[in-house]
This record gives sequence, structure tokens and C-alpha cells, in this order.
Amino acid sequence: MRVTLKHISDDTGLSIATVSRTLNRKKRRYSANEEKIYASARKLGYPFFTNAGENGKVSIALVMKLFEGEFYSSLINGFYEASGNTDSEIVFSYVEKQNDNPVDDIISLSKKYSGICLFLPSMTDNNYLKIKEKVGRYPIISLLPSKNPKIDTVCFDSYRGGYMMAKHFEERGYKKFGYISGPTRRADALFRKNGFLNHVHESNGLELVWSYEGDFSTNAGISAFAEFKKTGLKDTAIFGGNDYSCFGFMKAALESDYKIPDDFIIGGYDNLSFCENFTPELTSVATDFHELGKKAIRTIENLVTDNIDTVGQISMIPVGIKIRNSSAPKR
Amino acid sequence: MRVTLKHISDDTGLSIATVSRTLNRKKRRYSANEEKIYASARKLGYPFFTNAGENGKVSIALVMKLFEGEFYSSLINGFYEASGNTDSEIVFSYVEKQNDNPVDDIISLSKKYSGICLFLPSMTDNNYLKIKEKVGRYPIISLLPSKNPKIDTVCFDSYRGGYMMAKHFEERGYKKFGYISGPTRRADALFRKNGFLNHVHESNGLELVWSYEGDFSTNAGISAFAEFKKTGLKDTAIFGGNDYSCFGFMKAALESDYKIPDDFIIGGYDNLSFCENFTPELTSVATDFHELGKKAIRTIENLVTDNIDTVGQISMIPVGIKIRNSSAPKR
DNA sequence: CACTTTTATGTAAATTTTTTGCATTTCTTC
DNA sequence: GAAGAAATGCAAAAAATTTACATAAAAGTG
Repeated sequence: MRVTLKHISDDTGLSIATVSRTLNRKKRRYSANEEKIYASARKLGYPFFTNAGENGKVSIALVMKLFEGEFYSSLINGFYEASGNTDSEIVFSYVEKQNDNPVDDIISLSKKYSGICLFLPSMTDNNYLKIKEKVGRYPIISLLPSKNPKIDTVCFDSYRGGYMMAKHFEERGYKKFGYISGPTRRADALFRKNGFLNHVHESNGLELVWSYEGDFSTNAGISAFAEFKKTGLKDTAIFGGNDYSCFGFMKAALESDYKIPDDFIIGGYDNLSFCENFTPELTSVATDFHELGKKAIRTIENLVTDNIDTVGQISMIPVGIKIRNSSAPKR
Repeated sequence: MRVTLKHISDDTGLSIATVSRTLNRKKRRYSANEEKIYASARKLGYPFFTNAGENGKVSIALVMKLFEGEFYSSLINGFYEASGNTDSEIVFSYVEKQNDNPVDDIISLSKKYSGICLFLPSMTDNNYLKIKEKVGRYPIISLLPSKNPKIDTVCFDSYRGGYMMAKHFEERGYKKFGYISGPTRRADALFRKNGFLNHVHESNGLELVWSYEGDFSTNAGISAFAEFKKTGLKDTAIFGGNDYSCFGFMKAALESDYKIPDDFIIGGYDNLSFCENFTPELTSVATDFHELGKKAIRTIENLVTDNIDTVGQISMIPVGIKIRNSSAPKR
């Protein structure tokens, strides 16, 4: 059945004329009634204001920048499976690689979908502010932590991940700690690092003896090992900011005849499936994208229906630690 | 600007009344004029017949079943990048996991998009036939090979990939060959195997001494090695049907103190980025998803504009072989 | 605080878009 | 080649959307 202005009018209690005017107006929307009309249009599937289509499901766009490697697969998969048990439909959407200012793209997506989840590591606070300003009370969340969040956020507890890894290393009896960081302008990388370092600093007898700032790539791990080797350090517990860094580091170490976990122990972050293919298997902080997806979808759904104004709300999804042989106990 | 029946009427040369009737008819479409009307509706973006949206781009859906691991990332990424240089827009779409009969889903997607690319390993010939029957001349292609293709196909030359690997092993001086197969009801797995075996059989002095049928998983690789070990074979060249099988096989082998490439050489298929993280680095058949995407998009575009009837056309994208240390020469 | 201006909204008329009744043409089938 | 079925166009009818005008509420001004 075709959706007309009359349906929206009935749904919102406003006249057909008002609905017509609102939907045709160019200016950004602000007022409660305008919000109501837009939300209803998306919900009912008024032409040009949806591509969810059928069965009146809430359509949510997951907006990413690019995909590389298993990580993005896990993200997509987690959201996809999470949407299975809900009244929502996830649509995956992408903004151009070279485009450093995806704000306009996101604004235009907000006309099509009932809500938006952003997974864009390179977005600045300024961008978030601009978006928030333009979309008003429209349901939009970020899936990445921020030092100073401008919009609602549902993300993994990166800090705690780093912290847990340090604690695990301590329990293994290590005193000397090392760290391969990701790009610290990214808040998630920074939080992983902070969590790790804070536990090191607040515990007696633990010491940070080495660190390296990389970019989360395998090659950064290889370079990190070259540096590490120069120091001649042994008996050290190393936290790589992500699994890729660790793979590079371990590979270079094995080629230099280091023994893992005899010469050093190491743990990563992301728990990629390849952790189990490596010898030794890599200890890693495990993130559950299914949980992230569920929580994100529920948050959007609440914003859609209740329309409660909860700006600045942050939900942290707990992470776990998957202990494997790369951090096996000392013999 | 809003798209009306008048635009479609002008575009197709048919009357507004005819366009209206065609678009409202429930029955599946068949006739040339009906096809023309539907295609125009999608092209111009008539409400409910598009979600491409803007700038008159051809919108193509890439339909997948599920995503796991790096492989699907590469697929998505390849298509995404390939679409950058074209007049088309790729939308990624997914059919339910548990749904063994995605035919209806695909039919309904055909109303929204100008063309469809299917990447569904478990689809049967029968399913393809049903789809073809219902969508008529609508542009739809499969990205997987089939023993008996029912619709146009753009896929990698799996046969040649297996063949090249056998040839490479022969050039390394090996006479004894082994094989870890994927599920052979999947045509791509079968073709890889056939390509490999055919070269073995057609060359003098080469011999297939061992094989194992797995399911393309890491665990299958581990089980395969357990079998392989029992035979006590050495000096053998082994082709794993995909990289994951090889990772499992190699990991189990290293844990049993086998030396690679001294005790056996091995090569995989897919050229995942982890091939370089493994020690030894894994030789693998490299597929270029960017090329696959480009060719698939071009094929759909041709079907959309020229509307030529090319049922049964198959395009093979050549594959390469990336030689690494897992198949290093004998010393 | 009284007055003006701006903004939001509804009613009803005007306009645009879509559907349908009827006539004509084209295609199929026997 | 005649009879019936399907496709199509024209024009009238119906439905949907926009706009002119009126009014009330909110915001700004001296």
C-alpha cells in the first residue's frame, strides 16, 4: 500500500498541509513537530524518506569508511546477526575514502534512515558537532570512544582492555612491560594505551621499559621489533595495540630466533581468528561485536521511539581477555 | 526534483496510463515494454523502485549470504573500489543465514536495484533457474562458477588457479603431490581441484599420493595434517583448497616438528594478507577482487543499457600465483 | 506592557499526479 | 482469416500534493 501525506498526517496529528510544507522545506529541522513528521515519514516509508522498504522495520545505517581485513568483517557480521532478533534492519553504508569531510554525506543519509551508527576513526570532534547541529534530535551514535564525546556513544571499553592485559601480565610474574601503541590521535588507541600504562604505574614494582608508536599495521609491528631488539631486553611483557602489530612483531622475533613465550610474552587486541593460527597462539583482548551491535541497535531504537534527549550518553561494552600460549606462564 | 510517471512515460515513449498499469500489476514481468518501464523507473528513481538515490547512477546490489573472515572484506572492498571509477553505485545486501531459499528475497531486491550480483556459494542450479524465470531479462549475474551455469557469470578462473599451482610445484622439482579439497559440491572448490589434478595426470612422472576432503576451515587443515602424518610421506607438494586449510595444516605440522619447506612444500588459494604473517610465508593463488568488481559492474552496466540477451555468458577473471617461502626451492 | 513582526498551522481552493473506463490497435490461436 | 486476448492511448475521474489565505501563538521591540 502506498504511503501518502495523509498517513503521516494521521500518525502525527498534524494537517496534511503542514506535513507537506515540512517535508519540502530546505532548511534543517529543529522543532519537535518537524522531528515528529520526519520520524513518521521514515517509519511509514514515505517515498524518498526510506530505503528500508517492507514490514515497517526501523532502518539503521551503519556507516563505515573503508574495509580492510578481518576486522571490518567482524563488525559487519556482528551488527548483521544482532539485527536478527530485533525490529530493526541494518543497512551498511560507506563514505568515500578520499573524502575527509563526510559530514554532508551523513546528513543526506539521515533522510533515508531512521537512525545512524558511525564507525569512522578519523572523524574529529568538530565534525561530530557539525553533524549534531544539523540533525538535531535525530538518532545518531558513534561506535568509537572519544576524549570529549559530542554525540551519544556505544563502544568497547578500550581502557579496561589495556588494563586487563597489564593485570594478566602481572599475574604471570612479569615486572618489565613494553608497549606498541597505535596512532594516539585515535581515542580508542589512546585508551588502550592508558589502561595498560595506568595499571603499570599504579602497581608497585612494575616498570615500563620500552614503547613504540606505530599505526596498527603488521609492518609497524616489524619495525617495532627492530627497535626492541636493539635494546636487548628479555623477560618483558609486551602489549601490542592491536593483533596486526603483534603478528608483525612476533614474526620478526621468530625470524631473529627469539623464543615466545620464553624470551618475552605478548598480547594483542581484537582477538582476530588468526590469533589461533599463529604459533604460538596469540593472547588477545576479545571484543564481542554481536554485543556492540545489540546495544547500538537498542540505543537507536530507544532514540527513535521515546525521542528522549540523552546527548552525551556513553555505553561501554565490556571486553574480555582470551589467554593463549603467547603469554604462557614462565617455566 | 520529484520523479513522476510522466518522466517514465517520456523516457520510454509509452503513455502515462501504460506506465501506471505496468507498475501496479502484481504479476511478474516479461514483455520488452514492461522491462523498459521497470528499468526506466529504477534509473530515474521512481519512488519504491530505487534506493540508489541521487545523481542518476546505476545502483547495483551485491548479494552475499554471510561474512566471515578476511575473505568477505576483500570482496566488499574490491567492489567498493571498483565502483569508484564507474557510473554505478554498489549497495551491499545480505540474505538471511538460515534461509535456504533466498529466491524470493532476490526477486524483491530486483525491484529496487538496476542490477544484482550474486555471491552465494550454496545456491543450486535450480534456484538460479527459478530466479532467471521470474526476473526475465533483468540484469543479474553470479560471481561463482557453476558446472552448468544458468545465468551469466563473472568469476575467477579457479581451474587455472589449481593448474598453475601444480605447474609451480612441478617446476620446483616435486613428483609427489597431495591435495586438501574444499567441499566439492561447490563448483569453485571442484574447479580448483580439477585444475590441480589435471596437470598432475597429464604430466609424465607426477603422481597424486594423498588427498583429503575438508570444508575450507582451519580445523579441516588440522585434521588433514593428522591424516597426512600417518602416511609418513615426505618430499611432497601439497595444494590446500584455500588459505585457511593451509594455515591449519602448517600450524599442526610445525607443532609436530615438521620443517617447511624442507619436509613438504605447500600452497594455498585466496592470498589472504595473513599469508605474509605466517612463518614460512604461504605461497597462494592470488585473486584480484578489484578486477572481479570492475568486470562485474561493467557487465551489469551493459545489460542495463544495451539490454542484449546474453544468457549463459561466462567471464573468467585470470588469477595469479604469489610465490613465497612455503614452496621455496629444494636445497 | 502594548504593539509589531515572525512563525506555525489549518482550511479550502488550485494544481499535479495517478488511476480507470472505454475505444482502438496489435498480437495469438485455431 | 476470423475470434478472442492482450496492450495501449485518450480522456475523465479520483487521489494526492501544493499553495493562497486566514488565524493564532510565539518572539522581538520600544
